[in-house]
Amino acid sequence: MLDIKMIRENPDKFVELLSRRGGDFSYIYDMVEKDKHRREIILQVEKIKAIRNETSKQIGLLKREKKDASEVMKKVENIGSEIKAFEVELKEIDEYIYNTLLMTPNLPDESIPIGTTEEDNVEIKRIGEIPTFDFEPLPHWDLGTNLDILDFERASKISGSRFVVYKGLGARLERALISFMLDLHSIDHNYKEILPPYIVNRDSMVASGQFPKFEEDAFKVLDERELFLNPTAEVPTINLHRSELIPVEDLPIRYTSFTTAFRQEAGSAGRDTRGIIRLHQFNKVELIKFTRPENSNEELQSMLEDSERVLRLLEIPYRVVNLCTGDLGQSMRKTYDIEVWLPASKQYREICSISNAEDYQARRANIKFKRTKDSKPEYVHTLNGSALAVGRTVVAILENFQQEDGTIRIPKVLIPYMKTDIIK
RNA sequence: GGAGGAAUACCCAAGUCCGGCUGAAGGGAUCAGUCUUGAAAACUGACAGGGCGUUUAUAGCGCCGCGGGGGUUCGAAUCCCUCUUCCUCCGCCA
Repeated sequence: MLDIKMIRENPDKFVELLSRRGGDFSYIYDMVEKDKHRREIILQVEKIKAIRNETSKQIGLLKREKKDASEVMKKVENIGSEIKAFEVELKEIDEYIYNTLLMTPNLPDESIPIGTTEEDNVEIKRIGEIPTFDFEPLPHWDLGTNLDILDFERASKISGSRFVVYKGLGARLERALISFMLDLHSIDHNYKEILPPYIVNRDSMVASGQFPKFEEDAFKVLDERELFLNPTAEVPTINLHRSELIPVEDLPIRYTSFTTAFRQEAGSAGRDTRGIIRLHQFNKVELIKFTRPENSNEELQSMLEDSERVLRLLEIPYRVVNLCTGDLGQSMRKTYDIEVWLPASKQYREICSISNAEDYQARRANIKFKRTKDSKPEYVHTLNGSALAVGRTVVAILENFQQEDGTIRIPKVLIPYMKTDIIK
């Protein structure tokens, strides 16, 4: 959420920067007008409340002394309905402003490239050597089906489209990657490991920025409560500290959090229908940080390195891109994507997204810290990144490590987890 | 699923039946001081915060705030409704 106080200082600046994402943000001016009206009402209603409080105190004193208070009471007999009228109007305006702010995305960082689609993202670096094959490399769905480690037909029988069953060494590969990633981040990179609930409430979805804008992409639990399957470990993990004042000596907080993620993929009908690139259910290891504002940028860089390290150790070629304004997620100020090379389709595909939300989520989630005992609370900065999307890592391993006979070599670092060096 | 009980400041806890000097007793912890070579103990003092509005202002002043939301009332920690969470017992269960 953006800060209404800052918006009213300089609405032009906000409209200009938001417009870089694409779309019409002129409603910001209406909101600023409403905000002005809101403060006028507050001024009036609080004046009346002050009178009421003073008068009620007098009545109390008179009654205690067994004196007649009826004359004083007569003065304020209608004050309740007067206040009520203002409060009804105030509530309406408050809701309008709050809902408008909830729908308004974060300001893109001024440093990031301006653009409309992923075509405008700027490549920062390429790492690793793209493998060459003296045969035609197969897509992962063929490799997986041939080896009987991925079963799409039975998954659709059990659940429907966009699900998969991992079998045998395929299942073990998924599990090996989860353990490898969690070990790397928690032991080598000094993140605290978190295993959160997979079902979250509405407040959590709002706080991290998924709701209200992207509600159609969430799986709702049919239940009298409002609960949702978590779409990314970012949601429960950011919400670990919702409405908390974090002791300053605890910052930065670094978490690595594993969950299965569930998404409707509402806007993606027809895209990536084959294979396990885009499923309703997938596993992901996530990195989440809470930092002081002045440190969030360097923490973003180190988070990128931590995610890259997974791919370096797995010996998978990748590139890093700086997302343009049009491709940026709603909560984020700046995002790096890591894309892995997929030889069958001869393209880079997103496997990881590393972002700095700065104070946007912290304001929604009300997460603060105090520099000293006497200083005013400030919002922390929040960062999150995948490290990595496990299913897509399986894709990258299957495709990059395939051999002519259809078997798959296992990257060296995974052999202790896999107890084998080949899937055949 | 059934039957009860509870939620008050950093922690414990009084107040809630019978609404008004309760912007919330008391204790602990913490911080500062006295004493001491230093510390402990004892004693003295401080200790509700956060949000909002006004404002040059982390000054003042006002509004809100006793789990969340709503209601009754001139006035609610206290009465009513509702939700959430926690605890005890019974049942069920991995």
